[in-house]
Amino acid sequence: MARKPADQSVDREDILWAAAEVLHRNGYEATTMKDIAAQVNLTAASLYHHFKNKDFLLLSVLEVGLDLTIDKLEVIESSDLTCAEKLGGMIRSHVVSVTGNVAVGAAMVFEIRALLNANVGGKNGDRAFTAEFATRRKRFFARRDYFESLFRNTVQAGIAAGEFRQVDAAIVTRAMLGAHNWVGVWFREGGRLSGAEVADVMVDTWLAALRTHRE
Amino acid sequence: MARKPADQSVDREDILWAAAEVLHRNGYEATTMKDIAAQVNLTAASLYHHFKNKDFLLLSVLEVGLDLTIDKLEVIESSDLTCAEKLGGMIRSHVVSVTGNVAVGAAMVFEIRALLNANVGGKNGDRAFTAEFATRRKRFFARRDYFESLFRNTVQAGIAAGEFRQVDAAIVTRAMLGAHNWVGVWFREGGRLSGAEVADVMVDTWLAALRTHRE
DNA sequence: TCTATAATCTAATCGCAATTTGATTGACTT
DNA sequence: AAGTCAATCAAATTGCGATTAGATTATAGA
Repeated sequence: MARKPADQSVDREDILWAAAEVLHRNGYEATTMKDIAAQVNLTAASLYHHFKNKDFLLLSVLEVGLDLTIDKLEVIESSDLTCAEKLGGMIRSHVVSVTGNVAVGAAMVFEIRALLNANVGGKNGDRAFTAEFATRRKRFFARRDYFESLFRNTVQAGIAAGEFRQVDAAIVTRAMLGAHNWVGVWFREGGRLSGAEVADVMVDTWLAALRTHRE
Repeated sequence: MARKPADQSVDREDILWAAAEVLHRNGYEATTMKDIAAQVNLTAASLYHHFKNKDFLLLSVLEVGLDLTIDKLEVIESSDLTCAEKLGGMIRSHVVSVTGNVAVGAAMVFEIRALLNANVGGKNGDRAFTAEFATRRKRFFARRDYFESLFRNTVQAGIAAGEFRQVDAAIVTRAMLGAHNWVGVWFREGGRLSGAEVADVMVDTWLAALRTHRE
């Protein structure tokens, strides 16, 4: 391979996490390539060796965050637990993800608009770039819908199975995701509750909201 | 007073709503003064006649949105309804506000980070400006905490009154607000449900999550 | 009608941020 | 020891966006 000085063993992964963190602090537009570079002791120019441009960098951060979470949810979905147990596991998993890496969690939520606005129809010349970007972005949003469907389907299944009350699954699911996402905004490591504890509260709350019977 | 051509009867208020709308679409950093100006058929320069600068404009938008919502909540709080009824009313009121003016609602949520980052310690010379800004910003955040406390106190009171289960009021309140705020992200006028209908689902969901007994 | 001033505009400034270009610098291979 | 490629950097480019300066226009009131 090649270089990688002891003090600058920075790879694509490192940059992604660093970017997620800065993004969390400032938001996409307010974050400069220099900010991100500084986080890993590089210059802005160096980032272009790892990512085509700022938009691709953002997209990569979002992709990683989403994939990580989806992986965990799929394991739960394909288990043979009751719907209530599954949903509880999913909620816990999602909340823990968000609290465990607030940066990614928040980016997930707040930078999507930036992704939408991102250059594509823009003036930028290189057609190949924008074409690839458009494709990846589209795939990202599809994954995002899939992510949401994992929750919604479980709610729906629970209703069908009589475990949950008759509710508007689509709306309740979004309420749920909104609540979880918001955790990324206020949660602070070292606060009154740990991420797992917050997750427990969420699980309890949502199951109480949905369950047909109360024990 | 003065001028105000028929076709350009734009006042401070108009600019605020326009700004909220553009902000909702693009986010603070991605929104240019020109964008906002265009929305009301003015040039960017003209905006400076009404607002000191971009930061003050954002702050003003947020202030208006918050005050509007708080006003409605206070009426409910000082009524003599049961805690459950009060909370239901507050939830409905908040959600309807958000769906009724997605722009303000979303700005409320998403641009707060921009407000935090906003120049204050900056290089900008004018001490008077920054001092006033710092003060107003501080007051804004205090109002914001107050807003949250209106919900939290009601939950707390409900628990004390035995109407609600024993839950972590602080966390549940934030979960609730997160769910409501998120509505501003996905809600679209003309969708399957009206704002009032979404609000109803929310009320039902949260009361189910909190109530001690189920009817 | 004349005057003061609100509300606008056009035309600069000024600085910053993304991105490009053209070297370097090591490390790994041979 | 030479060659090659990955990983960096410094410096230049470019364009855009906030903000300012200096008119201009329209109204309300004297």
